[in-house]
Amino acid sequence: MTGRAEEAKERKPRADAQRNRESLLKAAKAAFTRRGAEINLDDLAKEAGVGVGTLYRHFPTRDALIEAVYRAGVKELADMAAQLSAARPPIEALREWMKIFVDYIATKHLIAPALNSMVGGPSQLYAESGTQIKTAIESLVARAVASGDIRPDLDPFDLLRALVGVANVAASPDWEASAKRLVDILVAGSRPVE
Amino acid sequence: MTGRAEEAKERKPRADAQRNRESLLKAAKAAFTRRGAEINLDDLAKEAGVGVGTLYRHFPTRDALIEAVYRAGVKELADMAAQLSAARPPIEALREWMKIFVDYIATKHLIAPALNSMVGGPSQLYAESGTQIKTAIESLVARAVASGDIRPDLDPFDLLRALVGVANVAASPDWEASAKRLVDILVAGSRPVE
DNA sequence: CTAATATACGGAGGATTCCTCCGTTTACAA
DNA sequence: TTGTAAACGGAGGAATCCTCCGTATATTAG
Repeated sequence: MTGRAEEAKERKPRADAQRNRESLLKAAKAAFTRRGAEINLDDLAKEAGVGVGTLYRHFPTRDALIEAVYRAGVKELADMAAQLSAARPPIEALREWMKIFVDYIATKHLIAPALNSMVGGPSQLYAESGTQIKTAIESLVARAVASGDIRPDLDPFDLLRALVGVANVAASPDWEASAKRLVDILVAGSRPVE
Repeated sequence: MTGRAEEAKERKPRADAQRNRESLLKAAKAAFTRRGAEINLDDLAKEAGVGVGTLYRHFPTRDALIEAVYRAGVKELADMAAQLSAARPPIEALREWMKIFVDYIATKHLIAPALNSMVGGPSQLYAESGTQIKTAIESLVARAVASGDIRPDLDPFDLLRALVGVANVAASPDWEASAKRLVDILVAGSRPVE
């Protein structure tokens, strides 16, 4: 018979759909970073080079779009950690990753309240992303400890908290540059005492 | 002549205007805390028991309203510090104030991105409020140091950063309770070594 | 390669929300 | 009490959101 595996006949997603989705995410991330969560969605569609209909098909609500950008950021961070670990000396991998994390915070901050106000979902969202990020920095720090570049008693989470805390306290235009300088200071301060 | 002091003939503000303004601020603070910065302003006016026209006269833009809520919060914090200093033992005044600060962050966080996206103004806004808050916690800590309850080498700003950082990292429903427990831990950890 | 068709596309326009404008009301000074 | 500056409310034009559907295109079977 020809009828085998009938219940699993999924097509693979169309290439143009995939392209448009990515184009929208990219434009949304840029727009959120620049102007916060209250961007004009009709304009966003235009910037991404698609129709509004396409935007709303991929992301039915503003919140869905925000969430997607957020998730993409977290995933990118996790992937980047693995990639840097493979390609760079431990201490440099950690340093680079922390700087990328600063970029991530820049978008996350602007959309955090929107995430918070989503009923039902946010805590799970945060829990999941928290785990991913925690795993990422833990493995980066572990490698740097193993190579002797970082003190063994350093809590990886302290680094995260320091970054996030500074991001909040200093809201000057110079914010990002200053946070990145702080990364260097933190890394230097985390070296073993001689 | 009767013409003296002519250039300073300001009426005092009408009582109803004052009342409506406060009613709007109160409703706005509640709404921001509950649902973030994207509240429906027509509804907000209704909740405050005034017409939309009144709302827009007092706060011409959404941002103006957000800023007013923010400023009111900062002022309240500064006043509260003085009040607690007068009424309570140093260490308890500090502890209480930090817990009130946590409440304050709960609103501030929801509107922070909106504050950030105001062009031109935000850094000045933050700078001013930063000074007020810094002064408040500095004097609270100074008193507690003088009374011997807190280590002299403690940087008051570390306490603020810790609070703000935790507020970001932990976004669970339990968030506020957890932040307040942290206050107790911070205070305990700031005591002098024996 | 061609045809068949599921899938995605764009954007017009109805629904919603924002905010201006002005005729009416009210608090204050004399 | 009366005059008047100040404030009030809310109708409705402007701006934004988002649904709906006729058209276009990628994919697959033959």
